[in-house]
Amino acid sequence: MLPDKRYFDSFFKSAFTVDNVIFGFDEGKLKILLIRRNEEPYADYWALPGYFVQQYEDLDAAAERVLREMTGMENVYLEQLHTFGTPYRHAFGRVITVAYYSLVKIADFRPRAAGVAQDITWHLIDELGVLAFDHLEIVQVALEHLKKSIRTRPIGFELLPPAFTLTELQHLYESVWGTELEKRNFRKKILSMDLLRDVGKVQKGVAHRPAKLYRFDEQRYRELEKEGFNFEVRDGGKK
Amino acid sequence: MLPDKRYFDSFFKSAFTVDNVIFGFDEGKLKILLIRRNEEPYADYWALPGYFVQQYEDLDAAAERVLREMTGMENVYLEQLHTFGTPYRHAFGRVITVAYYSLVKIADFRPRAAGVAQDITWHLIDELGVLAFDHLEIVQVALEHLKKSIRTRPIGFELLPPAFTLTELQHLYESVWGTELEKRNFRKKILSMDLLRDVGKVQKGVAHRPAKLYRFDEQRYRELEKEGFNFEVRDGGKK
DNA sequence: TCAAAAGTGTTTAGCGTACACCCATGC
DNA sequence: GCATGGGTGTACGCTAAACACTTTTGA
Repeated sequence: MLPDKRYFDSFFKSAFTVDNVIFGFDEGKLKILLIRRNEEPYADYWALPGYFVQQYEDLDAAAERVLREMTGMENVYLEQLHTFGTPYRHAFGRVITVAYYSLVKIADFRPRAAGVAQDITWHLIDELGVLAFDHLEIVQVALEHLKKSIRTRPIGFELLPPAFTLTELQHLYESVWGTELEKRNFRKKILSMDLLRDVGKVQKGVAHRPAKLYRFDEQRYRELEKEGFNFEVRDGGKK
Repeated sequence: MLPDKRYFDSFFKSAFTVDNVIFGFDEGKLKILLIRRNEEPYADYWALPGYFVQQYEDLDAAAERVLREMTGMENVYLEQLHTFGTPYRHAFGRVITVAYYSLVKIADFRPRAAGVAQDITWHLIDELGVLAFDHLEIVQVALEHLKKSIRTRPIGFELLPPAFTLTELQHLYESVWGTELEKRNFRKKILSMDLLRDVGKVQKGVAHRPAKLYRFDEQRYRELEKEGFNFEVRDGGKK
């Protein structure tokens, strides 16, 4: 039984794209990076930075390339999230999109619009309005994923500057989960994990007692992980 | 700036498939369902039940259809797992595959090979040998996913018959995790969740004290979930 | 001296862990 | 009556949870 290659041709008429959900945290708020499209379909709409994958390009590599070409951002660690394939989600034909997401320190990058992007900015996660394609749904899936994974993996630190205060860390969790946490218990839990190092500095220019700055000890985390340690922060809920 | 539709044509030359990782549990062992292909590429190789998605077919629907057509299995709850898109993973052109997975009760189905499948059987998860395409990698990703999610979601019950003993449940966890659990603590933990109902029957025909049979109370789980209950079984490790 | 956030200690209750023995059945 | 797995109780230690006051700084 030899294959008839022509029979298969009918399947080779689709395209796929990658779309990147880039989370940042700034001024105590969770944000995502959006571009404004200058191309149909959805010209002038805000959208996730994403574009077509080339015919023999690896998916992960495509996500990196597209992000770099549209935003100028390099060395962003992208993780695959989910694939969206509703039949008529793109006006030009069958296009499925593989969504990726990443957590970045906003201060590390100065995104500049290029390619299909005429504009680019950080948007508050809860003020997105209408987005191109099914990108709002993609953002929602990414946010749900973030809520879960920030609980059991020490990924929140990727959103914070290299040195941060415990209150900033707490606000990050509160912002992602939309809840309030009890200060003493949060600090006790975090510090008891032995993953933060006092960098010996304090906040400057605040009109109150300045907070100590900490850094995340990634090497220590890797050691603990090998020993079977499980990172976990609970939404203990306040009251 | 109007789009030039012809410019985009170069992107519309790819295909995608769905591949299903179907887990079952039988004779105390974790298994997956494989078919033997009768079509190139990889004719005569064992493979996951999967095939091309039609041009305007929804991905989730395609996974269901393909599974039904190849195995006769209906009403299988499939969940999307991950998308695999290494450039030259398929000899006929660019094909990315969206992998789905499911947990089923082996006794509920009697799979029969059809379509591109010349044969179909359950395989022990740790005796798979060589599989078609990158299907071994897909199975590994699915297994890792199962190990994690069985811990925090009550999905193990989907692999067991409607009435099961606590020891069967424990063996299921041990088989998936490859560890041993402490009997008393496991039972205490499981029963304390108030999710199992004694069905009032016992095992028959065993050469020892017969074990009570339980069923999973799904309705109760939904209630608890709403109240913020988090299912969790730990790999307490024995000794 | 006031406002504003940082920082800390203690008590309580529940849960994970470790561990050893009796029970019911088939053969 | 013996082999086989089913089934249970308890003590200990840790940690999550709840809660209020003092400290440090800038304005």
